[in-house]
Amino acid sequence: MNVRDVAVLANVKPEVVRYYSRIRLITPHKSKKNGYKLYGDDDISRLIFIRKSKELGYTLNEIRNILSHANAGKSPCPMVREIIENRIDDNRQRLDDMLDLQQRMEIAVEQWKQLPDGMPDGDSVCVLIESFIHE
Amino acid sequence: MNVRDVAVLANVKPEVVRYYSRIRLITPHKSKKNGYKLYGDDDISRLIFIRKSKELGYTLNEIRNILSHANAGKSPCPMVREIIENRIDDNRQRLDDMLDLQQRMEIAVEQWKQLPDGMPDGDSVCVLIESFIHE
DNA sequence: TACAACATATGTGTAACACACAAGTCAAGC
DNA sequence: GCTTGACTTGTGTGTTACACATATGTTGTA
Repeated sequence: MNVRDVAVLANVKPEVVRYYSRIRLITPHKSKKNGYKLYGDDDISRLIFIRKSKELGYTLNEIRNILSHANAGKSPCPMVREIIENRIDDNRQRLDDMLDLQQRMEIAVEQWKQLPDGMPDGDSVCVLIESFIHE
Repeated sequence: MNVRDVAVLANVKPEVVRYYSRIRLITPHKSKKNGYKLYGDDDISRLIFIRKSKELGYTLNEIRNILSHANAGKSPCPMVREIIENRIDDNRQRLDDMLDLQQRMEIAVEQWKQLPDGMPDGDSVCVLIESFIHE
């Protein structure tokens, strides 16, 4: 398989596949014929795993650690647990803050929509800004 | 006020304040005496607004636009509305996704306490992550 | 007055790509 | 066989929002 095929199957862009090859997160072997990189099913597995892990908030470096531990025949799971558990409380706090801000933004936007049409209101931005500041 | 004071009051690091000065997001004037940058209350307001907006996912460039138009006095700023309205749906989507992921992580962490670590076996790099993904 | 702790501008490093470039390769049509 | 266009390769630079290092100048205090 070439880069285009594996990218489609793993549902990522070819550029991403090339980038991961570059930083040696995946290590395809090269065709003796033309020097093209050749990918196999294991590369697809790795790509999907990387993508899923990234969705879970892991950095590529953390994923690299997990994968290398897995390759060394050790269970990466205790490490996975530790990474997630360390992160989960911070994430919850951050999310709650974001949600609060988002709601305030949405309310502001709704209010703008109810203004007479085409009547832009610069002050309400300032009001929004003020409301952020005098929290 | 010097950089240290304004950083404390706006709850950011001095380095961040200097960075924002560098890219002219804030524009302190300089002391004639020693060339040090001098910050005022308006700089604090801007810093707080920038910080809050960033939490919501706005880029510094967007914030720069918002600020420059909001600062244009009483003149209307449809652009600001546009920036915010364009972003707000994406932000809501992103937030909902993150909340969902967070909840799944919180549940997963609880459930994982009952699961064995397991060993990697080719297909399944990490049973824990796999079990989390396939649901 | 010596000296630690500030300030400055500038430069480099970081994550995780996105995109550009030159050069080589492949498949299709004529 | 040859041209054309769409691929591939490695490498290099651009991006965002900083963090950190460096060299040099300034300030407050013992």
